[in-house]
Amino acid sequence: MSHTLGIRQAQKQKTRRALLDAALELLEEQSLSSLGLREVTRAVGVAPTAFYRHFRSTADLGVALVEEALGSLHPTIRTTVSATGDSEERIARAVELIAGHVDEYPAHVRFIARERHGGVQSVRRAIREQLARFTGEVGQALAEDPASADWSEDDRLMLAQLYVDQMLVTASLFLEALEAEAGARERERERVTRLATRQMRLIGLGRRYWLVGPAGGGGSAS
Amino acid sequence: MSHTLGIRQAQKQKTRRALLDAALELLEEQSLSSLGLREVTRAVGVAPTAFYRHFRSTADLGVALVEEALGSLHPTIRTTVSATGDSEERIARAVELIAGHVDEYPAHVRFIARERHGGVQSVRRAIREQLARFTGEVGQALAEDPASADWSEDDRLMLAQLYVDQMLVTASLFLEALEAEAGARERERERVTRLATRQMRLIGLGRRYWLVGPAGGGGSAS
DNA sequence: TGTACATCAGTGAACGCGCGTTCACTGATGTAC
DNA sequence: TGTACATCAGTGAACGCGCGTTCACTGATGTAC
Repeated sequence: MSHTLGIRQAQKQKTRRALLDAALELLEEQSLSSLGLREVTRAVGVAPTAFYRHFRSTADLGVALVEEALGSLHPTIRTTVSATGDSEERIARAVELIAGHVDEYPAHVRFIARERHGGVQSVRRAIREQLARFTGEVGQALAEDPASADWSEDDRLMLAQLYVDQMLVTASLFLEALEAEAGARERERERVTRLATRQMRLIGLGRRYWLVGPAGGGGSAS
Repeated sequence: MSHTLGIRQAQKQKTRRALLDAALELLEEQSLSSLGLREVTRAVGVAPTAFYRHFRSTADLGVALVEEALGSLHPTIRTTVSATGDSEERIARAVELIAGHVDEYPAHVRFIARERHGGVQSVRRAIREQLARFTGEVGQALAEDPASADWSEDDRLMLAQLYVDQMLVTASLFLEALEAEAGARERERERVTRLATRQMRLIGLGRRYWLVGPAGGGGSAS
């Protein structure tokens, strides 16, 4: 079924993979703008010049890493935000999804957090574009959810952006938890789970009362 | 009144200032982990070795920049979050404060956004510590605000962290607006102001109903 | 199936360059008397 | 106020090193007949 590559193409893909993997590992302890082409090829075990058969520059490699790190996440985002279960269940599911993703792909998460505001413009742009897609997709999911179906498109995107940013903040907290020494790691993870859950819950409350306005509840006037 | 430095000390401070300023400018287009000591001294017009009279390394200089960028912000944070005016006024004040700060110190803001998750550990830690102080201070302000005085300390810090992260997200959006071409800049700035204001408003609604819970409003049960 | 030629991923030598760090120094500023 | 000595911010030469990029190359793989 799958298209079989020739031997030459297959070998080329293998080297490309190795370059991407080596770069991602090196990027755990530095940022892209200081990553050297020779460093990467040395880690892989090929000649420095081989790099040019795959990428124009380390910035170019960085853009490819953005696709890898975020491109495959769209379906996941979709199903996570979609409206099944009550709001408490959905929050728990979303927080667990983020925690699980950080556990499985810590280097990808660190790379995105680091380079989102990093020193390489093309990579910043690639990340911004992927995140804008996420925002659009979350906004779409909100349109299909009765709780926000009658909101203006503008309001839905406002909330979607809040969710996407909150997702990144949370992922980055889980990453820090992962960096704690083994003894404190699980406790840190719990703490972040609890914090993120309550923040999502508070945002969820804001969402519920968005169209009702500040005087809608049982509280006193401000 | 002010302590007068000797000529030698005064000159040393002047060189130090020049190094910090030059570094900050160079950091607009790269990250700290790729900033070279020789780059900085060249920009200032002193010998490379002069650098060592002031800093052990560029990482050390980075930590000094963190102090400069965030250290002076504590009183401002304090007065902004403190409870004067109704909630809509306070939101407008906070958003304008952020916009103004980004206008006045764009390079500092970019530096913090970039290095918060950047490749230099000591700088990341310095930023984390300053932001934790902010969170504590906002938490303190929330304790003094009738709207959250009867919350648990834990809940107040949860909200404080949400506010601090939201502040950084907003600052970084204003920074992007500043980078737009002159024709679109004001429009972008307006857009970000509107977005951030509504996000703060939604969080504020969540805050208002936090202790009331999801069944408090006039809506149907979920 | 076999042959002759084309393609192209990876090689290895070479280049000029800027890096961080060392060291002994200079000469203006500071201090003790 | 003047003198003799100490301090120390900034200098400039020198070092060894790794960098990105170029170039002509090799030899396995692919293709046309």
